[in-house]
Amino acid sequence: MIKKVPKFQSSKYVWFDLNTSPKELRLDTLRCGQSFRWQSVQDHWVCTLGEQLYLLKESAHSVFYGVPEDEAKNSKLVKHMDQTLRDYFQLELLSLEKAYERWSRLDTNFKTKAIHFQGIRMLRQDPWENLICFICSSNNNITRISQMVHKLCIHFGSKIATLDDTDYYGFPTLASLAEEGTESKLRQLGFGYRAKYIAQTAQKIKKEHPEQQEAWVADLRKLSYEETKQTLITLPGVGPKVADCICLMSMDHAEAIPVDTHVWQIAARDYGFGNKQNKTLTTVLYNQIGDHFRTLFGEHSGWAHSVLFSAELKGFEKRLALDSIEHSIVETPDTLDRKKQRIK
DNA sequence: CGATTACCTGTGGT
DNA sequence: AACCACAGGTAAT
Repeated sequence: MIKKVPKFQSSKYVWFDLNTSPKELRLDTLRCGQSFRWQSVQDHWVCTLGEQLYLLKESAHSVFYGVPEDEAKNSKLVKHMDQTLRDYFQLELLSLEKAYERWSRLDTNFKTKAIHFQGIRMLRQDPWENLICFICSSNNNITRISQMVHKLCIHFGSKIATLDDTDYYGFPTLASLAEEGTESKLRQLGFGYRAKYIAQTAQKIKKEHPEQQEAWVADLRKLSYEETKQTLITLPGVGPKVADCICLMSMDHAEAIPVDTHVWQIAARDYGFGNKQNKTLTTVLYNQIGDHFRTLFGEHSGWAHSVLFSAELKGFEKRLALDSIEHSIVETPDTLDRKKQRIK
């Protein structure tokens, strides 16, 4: 008996050009703590968006998306995928290259960091998915958050495609997470105290907005930044920081500045916000830090903040060190190699 | 309003 | 090998 699941071979893909450039978009964007769902498979990236599996890869000049060979002539599908990705990466919203230039003029610290982190855009994520994923993120590390989100999809989502013997699932619906038993199931899966938050948030929205459910979350896009943030905070497991993440990453509020432990560290170390040691991040301080970056960077300040944040991430600090060696002219090839070895 | 504490779990460092 | 700090915080007191 053969399973009737579409089986794709990575070699049998036709690659379409998203027609962008590294200064506008680099796929590092997929691993800098915005989405926890993209998987890095060999030289490309895989994730489901909506009901469709997306494969991405980048060259030195642009980004490409893969369409199964037997569907590549379905121009309606290709057009839909193209449109979905342009919206997801917000390619039409602003020129990142020009924004980087502006932020670099305004702030020398940004300029220093940005050289090593080109093409980091803000993704425009699905609001419901974004909400649940960032409830998972509280007091947690990116590795485990990614594993948890993956488990959410496997255990509560539906299978969308199989590629090279790996199954890919969509993000679970609100209804599926609002079901009885979700909390204990999530507890068993290692979600800890976030299990209750997820179950309660799903149940609360289902109960208060039975006709809309996920659409209710998406419709928050119609509200102002402050209204959206305050509404989100009423949900279990959503505080100021998580609410700001959602405002920035899926609610079109580019002025939202999530202040987490890293951003606080940056503010304290590079922007004169005193010493992080022996101090608590009060509501007032949280807002002061946000206001500082909003004033400093102006339009789309949340995007600039995200570049600084990326430079702070564990997985990226190595590259920053490597890059700074590469760019240094005084190094002889010999000492250059030795320094690289030391970093690895 | 500010400060403190409990809350789950896995990982990486000593 | 056991131990400990920490991770994109939130809620309760």
